[in-house]
Amino acid sequence: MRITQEGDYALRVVLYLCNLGMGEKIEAKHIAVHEKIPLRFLLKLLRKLVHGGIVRSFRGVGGGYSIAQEPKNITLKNVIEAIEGPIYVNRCLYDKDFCNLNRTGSCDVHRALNQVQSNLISDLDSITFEKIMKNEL
Amino acid sequence: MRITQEGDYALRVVLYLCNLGMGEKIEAKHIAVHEKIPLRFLLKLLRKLVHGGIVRSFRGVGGGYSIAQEPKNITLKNVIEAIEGPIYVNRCLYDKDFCNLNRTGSCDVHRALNQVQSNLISDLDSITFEKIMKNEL
DNA sequence: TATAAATATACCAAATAAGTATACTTTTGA
DNA sequence: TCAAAAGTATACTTATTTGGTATATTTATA
Repeated sequence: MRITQEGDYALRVVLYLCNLGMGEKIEAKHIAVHEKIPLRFLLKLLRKLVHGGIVRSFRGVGGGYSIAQEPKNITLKNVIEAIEGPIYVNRCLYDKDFCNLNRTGSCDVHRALNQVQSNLISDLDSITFEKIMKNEL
Repeated sequence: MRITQEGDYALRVVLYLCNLGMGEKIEAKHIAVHEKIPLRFLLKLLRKLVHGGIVRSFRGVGGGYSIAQEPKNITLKNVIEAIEGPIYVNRCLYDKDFCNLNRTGSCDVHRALNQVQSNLISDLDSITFEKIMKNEL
């Protein structure tokens, strides 16, 4: 039931860029130092955030990264999904072929987990970076 | 944000034993066949459930396993914790030394995740096997 | 007391996550 | 116009976790 180290890094990077402000860009190496993230790993992670539309990148001399959306429109769910893909508590709930009992849909355990998962996802989606910045938790 | 395969197996095993009824015991190999779990792996997993007080074991000829508590007193959280240990969304929230920024307690991201985690845990703890059996979800 | 069960411990293999390396493209500005 | 400073793409390596197996031992019953 954990987010990965990469997901954790990503949340901190997004918060950092949010605090920097919408139009402001900054080079990856500064983020790496500030957040203590290995530079290469950070670059890879930033690309996922760019693909996810959460971060903008600027190439060339004087390039860097900036936040792509207003903090009120970015949620924990958005960031975690950009990094780790779809959120699911149990693989059965994502890949129907996975259940080795072929009980998908009728399995009582998975029905219960599905409920937990729904709550978790909506919870993650309710926490925006604006709330995090303003400490409105 | 996932439970492990072992955790999934365990939930099914506990449900199976619940359905069997409190006093009824059954050998591991029957559970293995019924739930399609590798026997050796199941045995290891059952020991964790025994240590967790969720399942009772009976050694010797005619031995086996039975549920140790009433289904209304066993929750998803109980089983998952017996198998996987304490539930935490982010390692920072469990091992304070882990945060590579030493921001524990003051880190905004982790404060947000802590909230998600609390909700998740209380959600898992609210679903008992009685509810699962009666389909009261 | 032989046998059928669980237990303990250690080991191995597969999958995933974390981190690194190399080569390339884009942009800017002297 | 081209050198340098940024990001991009892809592939690789290493570490950690998870899933599964093996061997030897203990316990309880018929």
